[in-house]
Amino acid sequence: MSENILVAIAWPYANAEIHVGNITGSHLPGDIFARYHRLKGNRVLMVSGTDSHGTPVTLKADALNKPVEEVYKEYHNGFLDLFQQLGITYDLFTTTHTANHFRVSQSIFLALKKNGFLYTEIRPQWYSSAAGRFLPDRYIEGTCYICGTDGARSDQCDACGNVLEPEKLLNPISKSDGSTPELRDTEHFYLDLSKLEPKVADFLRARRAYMRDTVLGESLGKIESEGLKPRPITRDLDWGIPVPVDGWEEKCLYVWFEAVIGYLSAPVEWSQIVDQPEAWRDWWINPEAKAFYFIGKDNIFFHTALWPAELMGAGEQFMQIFAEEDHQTLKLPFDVPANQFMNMEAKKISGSRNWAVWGRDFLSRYDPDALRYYLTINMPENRDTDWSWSDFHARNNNELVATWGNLANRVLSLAHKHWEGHIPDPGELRPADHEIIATVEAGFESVGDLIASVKLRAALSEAIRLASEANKYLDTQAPWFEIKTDKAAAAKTIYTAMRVIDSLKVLLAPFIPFTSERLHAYLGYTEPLFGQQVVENVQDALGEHTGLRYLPDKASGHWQPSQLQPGKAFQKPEPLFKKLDVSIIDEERARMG
RNA sequence: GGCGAGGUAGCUCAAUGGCAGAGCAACGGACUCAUAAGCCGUGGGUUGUGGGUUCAAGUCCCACCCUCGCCA
Repeated sequence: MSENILVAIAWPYANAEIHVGNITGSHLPGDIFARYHRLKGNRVLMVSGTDSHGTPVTLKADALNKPVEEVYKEYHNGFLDLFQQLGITYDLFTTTHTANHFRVSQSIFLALKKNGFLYTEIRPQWYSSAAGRFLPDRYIEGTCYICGTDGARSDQCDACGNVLEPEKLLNPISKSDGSTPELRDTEHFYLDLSKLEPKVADFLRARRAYMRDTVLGESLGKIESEGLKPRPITRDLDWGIPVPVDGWEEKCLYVWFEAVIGYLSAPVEWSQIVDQPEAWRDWWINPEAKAFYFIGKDNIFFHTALWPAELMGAGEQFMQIFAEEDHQTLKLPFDVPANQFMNMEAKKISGSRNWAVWGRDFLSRYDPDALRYYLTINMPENRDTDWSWSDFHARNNNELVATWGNLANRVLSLAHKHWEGHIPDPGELRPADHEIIATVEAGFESVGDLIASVKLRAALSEAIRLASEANKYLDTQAPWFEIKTDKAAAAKTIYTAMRVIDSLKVLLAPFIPFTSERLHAYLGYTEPLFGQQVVENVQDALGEHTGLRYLPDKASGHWQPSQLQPGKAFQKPEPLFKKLDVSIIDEERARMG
């Protein structure tokens, strides 16, 4: 039975490039999960986009002396380039700056308002008359009123660790231009999360059995011990989504509130693009659909508490406002398999200090599957992990090249040489042949179950272990010896090995799709395993934006064992992976910092 | 500061309260199809620290230390 699966991935913010920590945190696990489910025959919709609004983007634009729209688009287009190169197969990667997202977000806001979950309040906030705008708390620095240390942010003092009340900060200055801000009263809408707290807690309790402890602790654990407090959802800003209330046109929806709504608006936009305007409902209204959210640990609370609160608070009113339909509610997240963080050579990743490996820079020197392999086998699923260049080098050479790449290469080379480029006819298989075939084919269940439960590093380890089993089988049978003494026996061994490799190719395809695709072609298949990625322009009332799409039309891969046909022609193989020289370790370390 | 998660072999990680394991690195061996890759074998531990519960604790309880995240 085909399932509908929404793969929702964290929206990267438009003021920095994407580094390996971001990739292993959300984009890559989501892509592996999506590719697996597509191979299984499930209906996958994988979405994300650029989080384009908010003060940090406008400040970046000021610093670069460029229009804010141009700045967000530069980062956005860089993201699209990276995802294409790395094979992150978004059905749609869009942006929050679309007319569609504005409409969906405003509908959620209005539904919450109508249901009585919003109220307004006037509070003082730091205003920069030099910049002519209110500034976010973290852009104000001054003297901590608790410990007296200079350089404290207005919302938090790093020196004494206390959370501060921003308006009490002493000697405030603006971090962006050094000017002195003043306090001004301003009115904002608040989401009354305390009213929604029981529903959110129930939502999490219902998922206790399978959500990660790291995720439950950060969400349910904190709600039970600290509760949920109301939170402002509007800002004094001109770059963002206007508050859809008369007299509030000069204010915008707060980024944290509207960016998550992208998980809903992107499917709506995708439906319009593929010309099936109602298709998004198969994931968002259909009670059988499941939604998985791939994010980093810093985002857990937004996705496990605030976003469900928005959805539950909007209730049936959303579909009333958006589509004039009664009694329809939106699907809540099924699971939020958040990852921890990846460090870099034992220190925290820091973009501003260039202590990072940037995705596009890496891909200018190495292949995408080498990155996907290392980031998966070292994925921070349960705790923080560390990227080290020597570990990258070792794992690439010992595991990817030696165990798997060499297995494929040695078998196909031997077969091509002695059977003139045709798959040997094995006749009747021997018990040992059946045994290795059964061992590897069991991987369709074991590896598949691990991916489905989002234990991706264990899933990849299992697939590599099966490749290692195939190496053991080969050494036991020694077909290079059989060829000299009993070519019929050698044909059985080589056929078996090729069939095993054909299956392993599929088991590994969600993780390392580029090399699986190449091996697939070497084995004589003419239709690709996966579909194509394309960048398209989309026009709307706000102008033009680019989107990355996945076209599944020609995909022929299936999550099932090889049915390799004897006698079929296949190609002479080239090595799937590059062995890396030990010198890259020092070269790459020198490049950082 | 409050809350949350983590700390296991040199490295990276596993272990429903039931004999602490795997891969890599190190060391030894036989083989040659393969990118000198693969295969067989060996050594390696005060499970962050100190208490407690239990026939039995990496696992449960208490205190503390360290790392990371959040403070909505």
